[in-house]
Amino acid sequence: MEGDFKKIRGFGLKVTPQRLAIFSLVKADRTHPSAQEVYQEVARKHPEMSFATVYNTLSKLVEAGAVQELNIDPDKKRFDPRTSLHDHFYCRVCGKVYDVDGDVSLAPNIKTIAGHRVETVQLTFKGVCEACSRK
Amino acid sequence: MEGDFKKIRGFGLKVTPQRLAIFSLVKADRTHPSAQEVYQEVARKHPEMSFATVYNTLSKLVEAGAVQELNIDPDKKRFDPRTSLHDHFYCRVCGKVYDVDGDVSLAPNIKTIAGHRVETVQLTFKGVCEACSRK
DNA sequence: TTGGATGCAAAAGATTTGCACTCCC
DNA sequence: GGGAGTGCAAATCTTTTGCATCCAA
Repeated sequence: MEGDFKKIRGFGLKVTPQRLAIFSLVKADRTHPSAQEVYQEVARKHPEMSFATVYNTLSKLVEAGAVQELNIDPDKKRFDPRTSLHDHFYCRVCGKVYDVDGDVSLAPNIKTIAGHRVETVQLTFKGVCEACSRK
Repeated sequence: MEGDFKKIRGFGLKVTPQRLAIFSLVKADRTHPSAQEVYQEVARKHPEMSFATVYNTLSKLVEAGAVQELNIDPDKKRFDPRTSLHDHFYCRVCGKVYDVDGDVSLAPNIKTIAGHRVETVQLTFKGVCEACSRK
């Protein structure tokens, strides 16, 4: 997409076919994929893609604020293209991460806490999701 | 300590010298140590201690609710002996985790969200801590 | 006695790094 | 042309696992 081209450049990054592919995929993925999962998906259309490139690009996109890195899965980092205010639920049974719309915390406006400069806030719920509860 | 003996047994676990040492150390450590750090500390007094034992014991203690597992450090799990209500701040520069007393979220009483059964809630702030900001 | 706990070492994953080659600007 | 980006492979780090031995109850 033409828009992606401009956005990537807007982040101060060189535009390459790999970055276009990665950005385009992540942007549309609401499953909160890990880097491995992003790699596997992108590699389907771009078999020559290197894993390191996916890592590098994801980390650049996080730095640029284009996507959010979630530390919610105990085993690995996950990525979320939604930058608007929302929380997350992690199911310890199936491992899925759900978006929780409508923020429940008082925290979003906090710029400083206990003297520390706040850049991001994550409110995380863990437990058993509805689907797993029914089994 | 005699109290630890009873507590560990209360968790439904066999009482071993290793568990006493690990529990006693973690209970007193407010630096939110990783498993590696716990191991290194405990190993100073118990050189024969196995890393696997530390892992197993920590995971039992988490299951029992004796300590809390934090998914706040992007690189590894950390453990917190405080089970009372409080939040955390992670400094992306020095990597330290600070306790934030006085809970800022509206979430603590939530038992269900979007149909999912909630067991734990973590409110995490990230940024640059006061000490690192001054440098 | 006996099932759970431990120690050791190897394995499995996730993430990072070094380096030569490539290509965007 | 030059420096950032890429691909590949090896290295690192965290966490898990298999198994023989040991010990708390």
